[in-house]
Amino acid sequence: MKSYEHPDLEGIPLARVMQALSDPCRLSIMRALISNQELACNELPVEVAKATLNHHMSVLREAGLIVTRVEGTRGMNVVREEAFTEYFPGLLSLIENCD
Amino acid sequence: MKSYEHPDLEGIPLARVMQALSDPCRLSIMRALISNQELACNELPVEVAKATLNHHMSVLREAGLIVTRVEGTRGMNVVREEAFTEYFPGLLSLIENCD
DNA sequence: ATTAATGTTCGATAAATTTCGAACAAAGCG
DNA sequence: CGCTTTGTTCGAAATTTATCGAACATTAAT
Repeated sequence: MKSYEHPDLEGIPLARVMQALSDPCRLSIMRALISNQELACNELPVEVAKATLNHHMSVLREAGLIVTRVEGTRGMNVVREEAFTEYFPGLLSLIENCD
Repeated sequence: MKSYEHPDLEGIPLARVMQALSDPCRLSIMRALISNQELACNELPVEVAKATLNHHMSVLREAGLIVTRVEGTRGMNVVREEAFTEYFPGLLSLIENCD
């Protein structure tokens, strides 16, 4: 499997983060990761084709919101903590609690 | 001048709010309104055509983020307070402080 | 009544986004 | 080694978004 790139959080504008979170599917993914600590793409609560899911995960990863590590044939995903604690405080509880 | 419609905040999903804030131009507008309490479209710090600005203001209004009232030939805009205090707490300081 | 200021509406165009199927790649297992 | 599982990459199609100029509407000012 390919290994994943994770961007420097410094360079990520708020608009980009907002953009990543502007899709209901991606919000669901974030909420699942917030509750479950670590999930394979496989185990995420979405009903889209593999290619589509892959796209959504890329968007979230490139916005600095998740971290993915390789484990065998699977990609395991977690919330990227520093993004929420250091760079975008308040955002995580917004995702958790709103709507 | 036409009078403006403001949606019920109940029905606005977080994804929609995020979408509205996913554009740098609209983020600038929000920041200007946060600092200056009330501004005509005219006075906003953006460099786009009138039609484009009008579009951006509609997006923000329909996402429940601003309130516009008519004054003469002008539309005066303010931040929609309840949106941030009651529905999306933490969002305002995110816009203010991040990036 | 003209003119100026301000904003709206209407296409039109260009760009970005979402979505998918199909073909591929790599790891693990029988 | 073949097969399964999991994810990636590559187009392609459909949808949404951003942007603008031009024509219009409304209010205010001269």
